[in-house]
Amino acid sequence: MHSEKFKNLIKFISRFVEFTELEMRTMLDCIEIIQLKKNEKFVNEGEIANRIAFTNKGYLRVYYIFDGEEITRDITPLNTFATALPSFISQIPSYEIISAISDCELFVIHKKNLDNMYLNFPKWERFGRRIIEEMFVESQRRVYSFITESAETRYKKLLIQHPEMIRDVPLKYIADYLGIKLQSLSRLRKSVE
Amino acid sequence: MHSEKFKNLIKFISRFVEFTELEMRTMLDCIEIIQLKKNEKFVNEGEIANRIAFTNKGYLRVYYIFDGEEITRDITPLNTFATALPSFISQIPSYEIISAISDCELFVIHKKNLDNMYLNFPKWERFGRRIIEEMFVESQRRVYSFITESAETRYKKLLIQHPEMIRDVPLKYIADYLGIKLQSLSRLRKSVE
DNA sequence: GTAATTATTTAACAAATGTTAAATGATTAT
DNA sequence: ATAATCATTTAACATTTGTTAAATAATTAC
Repeated sequence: MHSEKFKNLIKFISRFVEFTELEMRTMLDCIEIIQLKKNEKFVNEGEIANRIAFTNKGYLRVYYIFDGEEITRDITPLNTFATALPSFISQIPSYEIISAISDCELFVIHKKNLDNMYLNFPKWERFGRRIIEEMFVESQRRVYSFITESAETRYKKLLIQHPEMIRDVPLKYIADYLGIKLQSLSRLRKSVE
Repeated sequence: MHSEKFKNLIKFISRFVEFTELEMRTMLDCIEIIQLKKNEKFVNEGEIANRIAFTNKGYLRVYYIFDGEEITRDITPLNTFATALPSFISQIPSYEIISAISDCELFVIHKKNLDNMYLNFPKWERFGRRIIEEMFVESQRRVYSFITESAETRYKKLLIQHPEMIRDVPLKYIADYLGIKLQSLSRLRKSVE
């Protein structure tokens, strides 16, 4: 059985909706496992995102090109779903690029399989809704942190909530994520210790 | 028939999923229309949000108390859905407060009716997912604007995208929404003209 | 193992935004 | 109509963050 391999994914899913063995297996059967080397891309600019990934190992980052520069908009923690959502939803070319910060193992589901699951098992549609709800709430939390908190506070909170991220992810990405420049982050780190 | 009254709502919904007359009427039948006077609340602090509102007239704002001060986190444009989502999803007391900036007419759906719709008509579940997806994308756009844009740029873009909002909503709420102080907004407005 | 590349820090100065306080304008209640 | 309240602006100064440039540290490729 593959439940051991997919342990983290199953655990994640079960937090939202309870599935029967059959329902779960239907999903696991259409998963493709891919390994990405550091800096390899999961979604390229201009490409239509037709897959969604669960990060079983490693970190992904979502970035886009702004004024010729890469700006990291998001860093996915372990064991979360990631895709270039605007592209995935509307099937338009993606301006977001997703690439591996470290070597990654991804559990990948193709959009057409997902759409089938949605059609055949309404519970999966519910799961889709619930997971997006959670992503939305998290995104709002971030908006809220930009509105009320200083860069220093945002950094300190990230340090508490995802210490492993700060250990493993280059600071330039962390700085982008926090909405400040690398040098400002460096200054701020000194004052925080 | 009530389709005239609910014209904007129907138009909004039809952008996401196509419903039959019956499916649409099932939903419209459980709508409660409420009028809020300026400053009246739709969700109170500590209350469990069990309703979702479509803003047919007027603006709502979502705010919370931080350090004894009201901080406006969001201003809902006309013809959108609003609720205190973390509370609505998880049925926990809301830290977010929702109140009317101007006199409002809201089309309100109770959570239990919504849950019934989800159960009886899978298409509504799809609608729920699609609308949250859209809200998520919008929320991400905002995160992105905090990361890459100056307050001045954020203001200018708001001016272009929602000129009516800047006309109708007190600037202190706009300032919060943009993540800056009222005085900074004022200064910035002078330099923008 | 050494050179090349990439990551991080440091520092001086510039620009943006916050803070405090007050003045002016607009709206609302009586 | 007038006073009271609320909204917006202004200004001086403080703090935070950005910018440019360089130094140091760590990692990677050969």
